Amino acid sequence: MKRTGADTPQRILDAAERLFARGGFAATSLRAITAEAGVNLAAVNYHFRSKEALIEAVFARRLEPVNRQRFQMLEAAQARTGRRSPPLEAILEALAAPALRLRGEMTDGGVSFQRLMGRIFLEPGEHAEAILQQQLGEVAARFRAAFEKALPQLPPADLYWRIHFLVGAMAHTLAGTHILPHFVGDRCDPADVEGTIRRLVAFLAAGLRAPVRAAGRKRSRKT
Amino acid sequence: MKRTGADTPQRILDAAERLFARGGFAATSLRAITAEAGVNLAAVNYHFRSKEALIEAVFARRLEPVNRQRFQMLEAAQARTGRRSPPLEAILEALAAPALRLRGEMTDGGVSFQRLMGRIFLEPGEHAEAILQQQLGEVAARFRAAFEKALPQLPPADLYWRIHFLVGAMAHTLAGTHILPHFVGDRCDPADVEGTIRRLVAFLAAGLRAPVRAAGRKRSRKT
DNA sequence: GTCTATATGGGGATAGAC
DNA sequence: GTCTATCCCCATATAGAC
Repeated sequence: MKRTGADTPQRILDAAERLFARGGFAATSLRAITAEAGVNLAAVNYHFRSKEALIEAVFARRLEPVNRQRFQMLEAAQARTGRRSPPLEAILEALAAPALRLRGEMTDGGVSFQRLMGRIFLEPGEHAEAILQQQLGEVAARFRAAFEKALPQLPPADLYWRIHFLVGAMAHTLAGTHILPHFVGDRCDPADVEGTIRRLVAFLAAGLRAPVRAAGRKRSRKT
Repeated sequence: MKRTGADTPQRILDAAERLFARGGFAATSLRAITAEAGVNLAAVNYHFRSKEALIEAVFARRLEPVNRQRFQMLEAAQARTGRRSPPLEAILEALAAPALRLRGEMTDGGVSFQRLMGRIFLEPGEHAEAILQQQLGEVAARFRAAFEKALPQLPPADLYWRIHFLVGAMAHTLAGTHILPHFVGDRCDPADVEGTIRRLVAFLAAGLRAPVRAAGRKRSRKT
């Protein structure tokens, strides 16, 4: 323990990721993080400026490669179909797979960060929204455009709502908070990353393609 | 201000709901809650036992009527179809509408509580999971059974995952955290409760009905 | 870069007067 | 039921020795 090597920032990031995922940002103290990391309390404020800056660093470390891969997959899919839009499934896989595959690529950091990433969508507060906007703004813009092209007949309001539902399903899957817990392991396996991706993509593609109620006919709200 | 009437517990619940929704549980202090409510700090520990008990009370107050209504709507739909299963759309509406309609029924408590309810699904920690299990355990069990009956051909693992995605989309919609913020109000209106319900139900019904890849054919993971 | 020690403030909870 | 005052603990952040 307590190797004084130069990997202290790494160790802090790993511990912070793990504990933030378990307990949330506000409830996780720097003391707990430094204890878990086996480093001194003051090291956090030396290597990072503050707790808030540490949170941002935790996200940036993982999200930047994930987003690069998302864009690569999206562009590859677009290149395959030329001027036509790629199939919905390819767009959805480009969006979901890089994040979900984190689970397999790291010992346990992947799982922790997935929970974090899922949670940031529902986390309140200012820095959460800043991180979202800063790290995911371009992702949102480019994938929204891709969906719009793939579903040209869909009214903008419906497209927006469906993207909203899609984000919710993805975030919840990343977060890994399973209701019906007696089910997990019994009839389904969250560690089956590729199966999860396949099922998520199929579900979302069908939802995005759902028929739209004729625009003129407004429901009367009573029955 | 500071009316010493017997409605102090009410005032505390209202303030707590509002502030918890805005800032989360851990980051919201009892001092802030009592200040917002215009009551004394000690009143919280007098009327409720502790902060944790206050959180549970906040959820119980709204969730109990919502869940009653969910069961009523589910049973009404089942009564209409006799031994056959109700259409997916009716089940989904029974699950989603009572919660989403909270927005219209209260001045602003509805919006606050919706955010809370959406967030509890991703909130970490012990009491969050306890509340989830205790308040939503029966809801999960009965609606899962309804979905199972409505989709008898769906393998259990796929059914589980689809319910999981469904919960994520619902929670995110309740939480009301809109990505692509330049869209809201521009092309879509979160205050249109019935429109939101209609779109959510259509999206989820299509996702639940998505075709399942033939069981025997396992994808080789390499393209 | 790392550590000890501490400054400074805020948290939940309670005792006891009214 | 309500309030003041306070106990006791823990938080983030920093100063300054090593």
